Amino acid sequence: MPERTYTTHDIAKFCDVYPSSVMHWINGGKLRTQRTAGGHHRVTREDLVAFLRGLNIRIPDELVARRRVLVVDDDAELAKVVARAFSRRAEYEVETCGDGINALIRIGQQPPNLVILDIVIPKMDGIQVCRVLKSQPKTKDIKIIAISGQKLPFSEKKLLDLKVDGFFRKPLDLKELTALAAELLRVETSPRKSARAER
Amino acid sequence: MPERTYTTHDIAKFCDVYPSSVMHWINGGKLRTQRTAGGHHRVTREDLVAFLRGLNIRIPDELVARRRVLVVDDDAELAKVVARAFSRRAEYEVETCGDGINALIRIGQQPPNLVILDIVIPKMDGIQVCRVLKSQPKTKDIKIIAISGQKLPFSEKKLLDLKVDGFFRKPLDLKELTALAAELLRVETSPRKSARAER
DNA sequence: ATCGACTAGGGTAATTTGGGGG
DNA sequence: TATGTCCAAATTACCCTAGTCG
Repeated sequence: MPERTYTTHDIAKFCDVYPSSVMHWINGGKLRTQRTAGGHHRVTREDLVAFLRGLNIRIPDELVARRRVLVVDDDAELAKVVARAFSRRAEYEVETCGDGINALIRIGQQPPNLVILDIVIPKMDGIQVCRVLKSQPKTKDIKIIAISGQKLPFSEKKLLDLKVDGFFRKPLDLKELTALAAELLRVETSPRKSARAER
Repeated sequence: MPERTYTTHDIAKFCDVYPSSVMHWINGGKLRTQRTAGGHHRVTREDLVAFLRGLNIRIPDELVARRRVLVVDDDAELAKVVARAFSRRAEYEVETCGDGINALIRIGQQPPNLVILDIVIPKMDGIQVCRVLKSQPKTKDIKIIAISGQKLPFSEKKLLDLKVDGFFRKPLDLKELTALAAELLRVETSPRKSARAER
């Protein structure tokens, strides 16, 4: 699925100038673009973000590179809580899922960047899901954070053998969970937006 | 949605000095700016307000009177059209949102001044959203304009009971919608107008 | 094929920058 | 030290039309 690109008009709005000025920047080589067959300019998200950064312009949420997170847990309430912990930040797109089979189907359609995986889930347990993901080239680089209830039906060593990137027991410490996720995904902590949240 | 920014000339008018003086402030590091690719300065509203406050200059209405509007509709096209009707005017900041849950999250982060609320939306319908907003002290003063398709799955009386500030059926008359919005938001701010300065 | 909205490219007017000297 | 004023070069605003996009 190709990422969306931006037109001169889009960029003009971000910079608060006229599209014709953006044209000058492009023609002057200050902003790299791709061209359509008809000659129109299209700027990739990466190029645009780099450009705006150079101008000291705060990157709009719309342009923040989004990481896809899939939460797999048969406890719908907990899944929702975890999902919310991520989705309140602009840089995450979260989906949830209640069992192992659907998780694999969902991952097959569009691989996420991170899976929060409960070990004890219906149809196919988390260990098996891990094995499948780690055994296939297309999914082996997906980060996996395993979670489980108090008593784990497997040894922790078994989890480490599976090259899981993290492991948490319930009750979950959401702060630690999201902190590890951010580290794994190398998410830059968003500067202003979250700092301003009150409550 | 990027906010509009201000040029040295704009700021000079606010402060009643020459643009060259504003340049000196900028070069002296007293006023933070973004740059255009060509090197011109652009100052965000936030930075400008902070700067003026530091100088003990009265903040011009234009800089404080921005009203935040949240458009909640699962019809993304319609939401965009409504959003544009507002955002073309400088005094509005508009965001859009496709369902009731995300609307509440958004509103929780930073309450808007007005919500344009479609009644039939996914996850949590507009009626429930209304109830939540009106029941909490922090959000009960947010103006709400409800909209719905031709057939409404609730009685209009029910909407009035919820103390909705306005109600429109699709297809929307944007002129009437924005006119009502202007009226609602002006009423809210009329007391402050007495402190207006001339010049 | 039709259609509305947008873009490229140009030309000109208006602002901005940055400097030097009141 | 801070600001007003003049200047040249650069940048941006704004208008236009033919052409492209979706």
